[in-house]
Amino acid sequence: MKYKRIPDETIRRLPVYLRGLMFLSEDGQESISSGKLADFVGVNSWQIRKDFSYFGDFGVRGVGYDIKKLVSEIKGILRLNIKQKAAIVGAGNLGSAILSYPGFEIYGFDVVAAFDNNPKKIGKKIKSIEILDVSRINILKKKNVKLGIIAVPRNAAQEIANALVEAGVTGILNFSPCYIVVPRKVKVMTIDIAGYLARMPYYTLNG
Amino acid sequence: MKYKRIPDETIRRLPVYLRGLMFLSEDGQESISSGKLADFVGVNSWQIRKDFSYFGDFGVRGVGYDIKKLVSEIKGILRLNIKQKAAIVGAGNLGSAILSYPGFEIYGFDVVAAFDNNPKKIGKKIKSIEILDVSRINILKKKNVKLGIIAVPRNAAQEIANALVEAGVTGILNFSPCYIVVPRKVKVMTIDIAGYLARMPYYTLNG
DNA sequence: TTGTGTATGTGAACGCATTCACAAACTATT
DNA sequence: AATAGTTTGTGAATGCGTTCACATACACAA
Repeated sequence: MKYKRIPDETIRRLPVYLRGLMFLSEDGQESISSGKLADFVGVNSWQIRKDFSYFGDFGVRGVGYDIKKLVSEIKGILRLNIKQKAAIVGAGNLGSAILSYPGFEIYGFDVVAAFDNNPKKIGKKIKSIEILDVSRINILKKKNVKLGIIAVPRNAAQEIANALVEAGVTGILNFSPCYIVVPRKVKVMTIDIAGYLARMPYYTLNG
Repeated sequence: MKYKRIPDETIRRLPVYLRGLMFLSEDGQESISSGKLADFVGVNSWQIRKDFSYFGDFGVRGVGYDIKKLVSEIKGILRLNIKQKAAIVGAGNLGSAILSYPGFEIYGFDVVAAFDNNPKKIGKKIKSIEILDVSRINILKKKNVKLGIIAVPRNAAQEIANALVEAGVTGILNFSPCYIVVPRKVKVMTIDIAGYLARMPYYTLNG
C-alpha cells in the first residue's frame, strides 16, 4: 500500500463504517466484502475500497475484509481507543435527550458533567449526572474534560463557548443554530438540525 | 447574470444564510455586504458571493445585498414559502426534544402528528400534539403529510421508514444511527449525532 | 497444477467545489 | 465632473473527491 493523507470526506464516513462493522462483529461475522458492506451501510463499494486503501491493506482478494482488524484500525485513526470525557451545557429538552442518548457509549464517550442556568434544574440528576450551575463550567479544567456539547438557546451559545474554551475545552459540538467564534486551536462542529429539515422541501418538491 | 445549476454544496449553505439574514432583518437591517455577512455566518465572503451569483444579481456594487430580497429568494429556492407539514415517529427523549424544538417554526414547518409504540405514552400530549400508536401512521395519507422524522431505536428504524413511505411520505429525516432503504423517489437525510462526536477526537487530538 | 470465480487495490479520468484576482459598477465627496 | 473608496460578479486556476476500469491476488475445485 501507499501511505497517503486521509481525505476529510473519508474521515466523515469512518464512523458510518465503524458502527456498521461493530454491529456485524457483534453479530459474529468475521469478514465482509466491500459489496456486502456497501449494501449494509449505504456507501458505494468502490468508495469503500478507496477509503480503506488510504490506511492500509486490510482486504484479502477473493475473500473480503477482516472486520476486527478494520474496527481496531478505524478506532485508532479516530482516536477512539482512549475513553473520551465530555460535558454538556444546557439540560433542556435537547440537552437531556443527548445526555441519555445511548449512542455515545459505543464510541467510548463518557459524559461526566452537565450544566444549566435554570435554578430549578440545578442539583437534579439525569442519568446519575448532577446538573451544575453554568458559572461552574471552569471545573472542567480540573476534571480534564476536553470536549463540550452546547445545547442552549442561540443567544447564549457564544457566551457558553467562551466559557468552555476558557475551561480548556478543545472540541465543541454545537447544537445551537448559530455560528460561534473560537480560537483557531479549538474545533467546532455545528449540527443545525433545523437546517437539515429546511433542505427537505428542495429535494422532495423539485422535479 | 447567468442561470446555472445551483451546486449541492450551495444548497447546503442556504439555510445558514437564511437564518442569519432573517435574524438581521428582524434586527432592522436592510442591506449587508458579503464581508459583514461572512463574519456573521462563518462563511468566506467570496464563497457567499459565488453562491448568491448562482441565482441572481441581488447585490449593488459599492453597497451590498438587499436582505429582504435575499430572504425571499432563498425561501423560494428551498420551497419554504409553502407551509410544510411534518410528522414525528418516536416520542422518547430525542423525539420530545425535536417536537418542542423552536427552530422548525421559523422555516415554516408544522408538526401535525406524533407516534410511539409505548402504550404509556399513547394518548398523552406534547405541545398540543397527541401521541398516537405507530400502527396508525397511515393516517398521514389523509392528512397529506409528506415529511417524516424518525427518532426511534435503530432496530425499528427501517420498519418505521417502510410505514412512512407506505403512508405517502416523500422525505424522511432520520435520527437513528443506521442506513435505511427506501424507493428512489423518497429522499432520506440521516443525522448521525454520535457520528459527529466520534470525529471530534480526530480533529482535537491530531497534530 | 491448472482453471474458474471472486474480490481487492489503485492509477487515471472525470466532475464538482473552492479560491483567486480583477474588471465593472455603484456611492460619496469635493 | 472627476476622483477616491467600496463592493459585487465572474472567468480562470486550483484543489479535492468520486468514479471507472482493470491488473492483481487469493480460494476452491477438479
